[in-house]
Amino acid sequence: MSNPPIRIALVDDQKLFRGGLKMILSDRPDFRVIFEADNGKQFFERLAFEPVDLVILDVEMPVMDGIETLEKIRETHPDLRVIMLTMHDSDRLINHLMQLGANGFLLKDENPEIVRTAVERVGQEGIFFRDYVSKALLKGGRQKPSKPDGYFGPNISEREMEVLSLICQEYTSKEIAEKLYISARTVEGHRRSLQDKTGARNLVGLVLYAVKNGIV
Amino acid sequence: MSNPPIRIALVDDQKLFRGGLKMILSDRPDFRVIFEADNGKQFFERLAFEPVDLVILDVEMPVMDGIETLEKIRETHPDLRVIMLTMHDSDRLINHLMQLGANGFLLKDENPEIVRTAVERVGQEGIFFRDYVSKALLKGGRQKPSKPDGYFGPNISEREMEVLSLICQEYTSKEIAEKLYISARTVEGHRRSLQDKTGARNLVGLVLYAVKNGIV
DNA sequence: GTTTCAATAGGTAGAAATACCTATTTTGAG
DNA sequence: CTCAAAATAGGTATTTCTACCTATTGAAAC
Repeated sequence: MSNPPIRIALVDDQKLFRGGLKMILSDRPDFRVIFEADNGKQFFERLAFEPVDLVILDVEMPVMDGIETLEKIRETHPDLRVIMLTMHDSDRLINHLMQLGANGFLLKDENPEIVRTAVERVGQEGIFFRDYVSKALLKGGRQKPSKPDGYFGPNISEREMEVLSLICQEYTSKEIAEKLYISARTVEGHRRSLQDKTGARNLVGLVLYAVKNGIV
Repeated sequence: MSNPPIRIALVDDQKLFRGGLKMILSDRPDFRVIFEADNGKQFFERLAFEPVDLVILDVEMPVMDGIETLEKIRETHPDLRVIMLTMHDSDRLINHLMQLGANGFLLKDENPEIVRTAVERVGQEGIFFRDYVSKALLKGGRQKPSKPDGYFGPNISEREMEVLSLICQEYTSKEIAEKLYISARTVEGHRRSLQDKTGARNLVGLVLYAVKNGIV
């Protein structure tokens, strides 16, 4: 099969790692790395003149991170295939990326052969999953905290339970927002309604409520 | 016994109540109300020209409250007798006032006869106690929260326990400071050392620690 | 189909908490 | 007496939380 090679862009701020990736992919005649970029912003600048079929996108980047870039790609280039790369194996992150329309997900410590397979599959079939990805998707991306049995307090929504649970893990609103991929303002909104519902004066009251009702 | 009458000053911002007090005391020929004042500031202005033997001082006042006034009296007029008046029967408050050198303590809903007795006793013996005062002093002014049995965590001082306990009652640092009659900065200091000792990131962690260790 | 609610998120302000300092006084142990 | 710890409290700066708003979207209920 002498299909045209898959045109690839590599986006990662770690130049050494990017170099390694390029080496791995250059082995294959059916892959062609068209360009590299340090971040999402640079990527879009080059994409305008050098079209690619697939982009390998690092999640953690300064300036314009992988998530932001993925969102923008899905708005402007719905057919572009995207494989997300990250150091951290988080169910929540995997779920979020897939929801945003990623075509594949890889950990940075994966071995080279898997990377090649991923590119090949995403190029051909449009999707590539490792076992941990399907597990993450099965779990719905997270172990959602739920109301304990015999709970008779005010009606607390699932999302609020999730926020409450994270509050009790000593996270600030900003940190919770990052974990749930929502705005800190939204977290504050959930907190506000939790305080209203439970009658707590402040965070302390909320934590005590959670403890009393077996939520933590 | 034809001793000279006890010269009295009344300091209370509630003019009606002050009037009532004056009526009660005017019954007795051995009492003489020299002047009245709305607050501690006014009191000191008049005291300079009209010396008195005893002052009945309301705790709750704007401008310069009873506590502040009592402190200043003890600095500048050590022999002046002071009877403190308040609406609230708080062991903590009673203890604090006595520690600051009050000669007597009365609740505002006390009956007139008790007020007269109090003035007489303080005038003659320099002190007047009701039963609730001695009870408050016996209890050390408060029910100090203490470390529960079988506690093996880091060494938390009594004062810190007290602060921790109040934190878990949803009080802010400022409110705790008011309750304990110390500066909010001091409360913050205690909180800081509590967080250091327990490894808590924030208030939430501190509350969880308290819960885990049976302190609340 | 409209209404209601949950989730989302932004603006503005002010209060509270946190992170660094320093410093004095008191108290108990050695 | 001396030393260490605890309690006290102030300064300054930054972050977080809280309290008010408004507004849009999607899903469920009626």
